Amino acid sequence: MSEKKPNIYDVARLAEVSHQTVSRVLNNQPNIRPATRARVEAAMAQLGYQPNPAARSLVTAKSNMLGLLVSDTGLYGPAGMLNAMERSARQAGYFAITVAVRFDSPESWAEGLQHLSRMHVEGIATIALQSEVIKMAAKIMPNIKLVAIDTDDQANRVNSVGIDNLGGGHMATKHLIELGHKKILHIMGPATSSEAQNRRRGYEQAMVEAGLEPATVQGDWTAETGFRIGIELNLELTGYTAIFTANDQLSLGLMKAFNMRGVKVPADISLVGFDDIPESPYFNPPLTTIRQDFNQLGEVAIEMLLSDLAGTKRKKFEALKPNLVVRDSAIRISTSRK
Amino acid sequence: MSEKKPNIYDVARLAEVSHQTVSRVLNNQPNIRPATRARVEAAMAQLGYQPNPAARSLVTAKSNMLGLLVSDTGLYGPAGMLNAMERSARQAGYFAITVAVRFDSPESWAEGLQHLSRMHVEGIATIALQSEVIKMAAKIMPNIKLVAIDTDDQANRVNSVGIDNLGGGHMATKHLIELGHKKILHIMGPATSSEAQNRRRGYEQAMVEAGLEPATVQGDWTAETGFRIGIELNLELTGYTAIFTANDQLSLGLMKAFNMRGVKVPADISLVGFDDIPESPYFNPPLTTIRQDFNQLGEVAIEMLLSDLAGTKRKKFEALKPNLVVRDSAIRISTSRK
DNA sequence: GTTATTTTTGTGAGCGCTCTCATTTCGGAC
DNA sequence: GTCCGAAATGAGAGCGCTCACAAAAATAAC
Repeated sequence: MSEKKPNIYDVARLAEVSHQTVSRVLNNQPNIRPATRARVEAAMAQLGYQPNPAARSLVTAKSNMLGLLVSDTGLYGPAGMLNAMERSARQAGYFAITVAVRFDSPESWAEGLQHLSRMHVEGIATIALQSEVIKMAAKIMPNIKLVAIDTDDQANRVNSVGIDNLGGGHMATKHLIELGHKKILHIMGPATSSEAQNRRRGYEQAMVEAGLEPATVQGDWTAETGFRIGIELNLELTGYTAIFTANDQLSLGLMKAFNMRGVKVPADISLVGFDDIPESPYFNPPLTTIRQDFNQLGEVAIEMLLSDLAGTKRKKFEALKPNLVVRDSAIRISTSRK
Repeated sequence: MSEKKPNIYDVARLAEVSHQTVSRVLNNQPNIRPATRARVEAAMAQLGYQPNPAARSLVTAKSNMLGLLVSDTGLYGPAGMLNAMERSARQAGYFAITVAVRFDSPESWAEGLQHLSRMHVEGIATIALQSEVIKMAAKIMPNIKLVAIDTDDQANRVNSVGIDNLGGGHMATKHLIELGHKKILHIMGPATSSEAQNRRRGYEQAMVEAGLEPATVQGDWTAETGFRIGIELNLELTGYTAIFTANDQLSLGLMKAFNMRGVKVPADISLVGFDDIPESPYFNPPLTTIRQDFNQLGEVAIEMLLSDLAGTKRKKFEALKPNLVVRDSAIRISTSRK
């Protein structure tokens, strides 16, 4: 039904040159007479010629592909990063093979890595996965170039980029402290997430610096958990006047629970989230939160991976600054309260 | 630094067989003595051999790759579908090349398609893109197999899967009608989206069937627009007692605006959304909405693409049924109101 | 003009695999 | 044992491209 795709020889014949000249045109090599180049290009256009990437990879031993290993959430953050990474990779002439794995399943990671290994990708970018994955990658593909977004690799043994989660946690907490709050609770993300850990660390630092006592409740990234915690939390007993949550969804769940219980946000309790998802301004009340630029994060990650691939790497770690977005969910503590 | 990767001949030598026998083991061909197969497999393991996909593609003229063309939203729906599609493709032994394009930019579509064409993908799945894209694809890659999720191709000239948006719109509207509402407004998604169009059509059908007059306001997929509309809407004048929005975010924005204006949901006005994003149960009040199963959608799409590729295609179009999730944002109209 | 030098083009091999076809080996039937 | 058909294995070519090198053509120097 469909006739054979034209190859480099077909183009050469039509342009009355050798296949090698066609190859040169294809690769933008110098020392081709303009007239010749034009003739070849015309022939290509006429035949609708498209170079075969398999043949090219075979001889150059470069796949021109990058693997994007991402945990399988439908979360706003990862999705945005993925988009940005794909676009950056494409702009640089690379193809992005995406692999969605389960956040908490080592078998799933191994499977995903195997998949990428089979495809002989030149480099891998991981999003929000533990350093365990990176060790795995090193085992499966010994010499693979890798960059991690938001990983818990403390030893800094791998290229990584992330926002300054510690700084962000600190910033959120400090904002609440400056509003006069003393009893501030932190609801943490999943314990396995380095982002969650660092946000907590930032929270704790800010508390300790202010001479306040940190207190953390274990959560995850879902509104559901925020809701559950909000229902269970005994505010009278504990006396909390403010809560910093590890992401915006937790705050949403919390708001819902408080609303049901007749606890007023922010009058009775102030809330600060993290991420600034597009919905946050429309929460009830609009959420004060820490914003991170997911697009930039993705772009920087790919940039880093590519420069590593090219051997012109600059630094091993890059931390982007998040910033505080003040809205209505956190206010100055009323002096009537303790 | 890294020594050459082993090839099929290296394995053959070690296993003391011919390269062809190794190839047979690789491809699970019959008529190999178990002992021989074991020997070859041992040799592969010992050398850490991994077949070179480029070489394989070159000779088989099959790239083993699928292109996933998705518009660049960080929306919950597309992200979930993408995940599901990638996983399905992987399970079937295919590699997924993701390309993120701009929803509204034909140049961006063309660029994305070119990219996939260069990679010689065997098939393409598009998510929420207009039929324009499909025509473009046919031009760039004449014989490409394609499946579209949620496209506006009315002529049904392309394989597509989608939820029954018309049915969903109908269902949402009917729910409101059954609750006694007569003046029901629809806030539509972007005009270019076929999903938005079909949801509206479902709404209109239900209204007409009930002898009511349909009325639509043009929106998009954002909470921001929902908010703006909610602020501008003159409820006293128009007398609306219920609104059906094309997605959940619009409802969220609406809720926010109504809350600011002192309009009570659902006491003063009932709301029904569409999608059932994970946050919807935590809206204030929890949103009654139409749920669609994005994972299933992605799986069915890939299944369809693969069966088309295999020549065992069954049907050209598949519509999944969405279902109504009743929560608190829509209630029976109070008899005191007209 | 002739020769040296540079620019431009061409030739053949080979990347790692699967294909087709040829050859060897193995099991039984007698 | 011998013979035959089937099972198992091997040999060689070729997919479409780039690489290293060789040859031809154009230009420069005299």
